[in-house]
Amino acid sequence: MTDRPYHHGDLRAALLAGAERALAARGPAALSLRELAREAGVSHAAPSRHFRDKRALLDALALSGFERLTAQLTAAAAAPGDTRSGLLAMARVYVAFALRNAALLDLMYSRKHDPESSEELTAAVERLLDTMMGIITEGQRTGEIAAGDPSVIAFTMAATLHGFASLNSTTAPEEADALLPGVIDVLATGLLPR
Amino acid sequence: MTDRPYHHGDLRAALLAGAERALAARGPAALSLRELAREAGVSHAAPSRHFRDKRALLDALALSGFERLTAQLTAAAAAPGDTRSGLLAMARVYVAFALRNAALLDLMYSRKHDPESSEELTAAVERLLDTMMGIITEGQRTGEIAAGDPSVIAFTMAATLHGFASLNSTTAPEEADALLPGVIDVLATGLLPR
DNA sequence: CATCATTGTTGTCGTTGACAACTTCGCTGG
DNA sequence: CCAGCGAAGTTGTCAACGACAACAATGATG
Repeated sequence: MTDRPYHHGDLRAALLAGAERALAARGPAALSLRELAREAGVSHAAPSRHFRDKRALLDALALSGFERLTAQLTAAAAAPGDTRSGLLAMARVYVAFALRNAALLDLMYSRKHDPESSEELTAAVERLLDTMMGIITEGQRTGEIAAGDPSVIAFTMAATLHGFASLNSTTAPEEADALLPGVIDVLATGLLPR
Repeated sequence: MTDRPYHHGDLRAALLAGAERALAARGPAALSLRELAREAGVSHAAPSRHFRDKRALLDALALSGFERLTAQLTAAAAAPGDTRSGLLAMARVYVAFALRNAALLDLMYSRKHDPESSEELTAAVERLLDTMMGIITEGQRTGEIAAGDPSVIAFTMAATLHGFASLNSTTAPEEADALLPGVIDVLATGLLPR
């Protein structure tokens, strides 16, 4: 049974995966390095070879979250169709990710306001915003999006999506999905009468 | 020096105040009940008389944050002026609070996706949304806000504000302040060309 | 003024994160 | 081919923490 080799093989990945599972299941406070080590079948000090700190592990987890989310958003933006449907697709991706990984998304942004957070994280946020800006500038080119500083427009969209996801973190996914088109519509047409 | 009376007087409030200070200064992970007790000059088990749990303290802190924020928003909404300026005033209040109490705001919403979070917290969020809905229905009445389900519109606005604050949690306050009017403008006029 | 709930105290337990010192493994250069 | 070295994992330890239990002081109530 325990003919497990001395070396784990890929402990780092195993720890990250376990951490993500534990995070989703029992929240960030319940995350213990020792428990992750036990789950992975290694001794309590083994994780220190891969993550200097508990915080280093959390940062790595947050970073991987940003990478996956940005990749999914990029894919959604690249899908064929007009800008409006691209926007909705991105919104769905963002919100689906947020609902499926509520605790992780929370972690991703909460690491950010730590004054000594790694700059890799802020760079990851930049990349995410850039991805959103891509579809905005494209829409402006085809005349489907109003003129204006694309970075401000993209930022507004990102803010709305993120806020939507944040505010919906408890509600059921289908409920959020039903609400999303209405919110996107308000965002698209604006608060003011037309 | 230590002629401190046996009874503290208002330990509960002292603990909350200390927790908020520590939260802002050193982040949520560094928050220790024992340390708060030391700061308040009581023994390490005294806090348990007022908060069953560490979580109970955090919940109470989050709740107080919601109460203060909602009160400030209500005041901003009640100020004289047209709807547009009221909107901007609320936005400023929300963002100012978020930047000044980044960690607290984070706590306020992160308690929410805990499955067993107190329902008092979700009720507090409801009240906040209701406050925002007030100014929307008022604007619709005067024709300054487009027709549509006011709860969806208010939700969109809340999402945008919250997302803006979240995404801006690291940047300098003046920078966020400079960005805010542009974002509000995009929100007001919409993504689509007019 | 006796009583008793409230508030605070001391003592303890199991768990945790961090660190130090040691061991096993596998790769690489001679 | 193998010596040795660095990477990866191990055991042991420490101070701090949250939770709990048993006890003590306080002051309000009847």
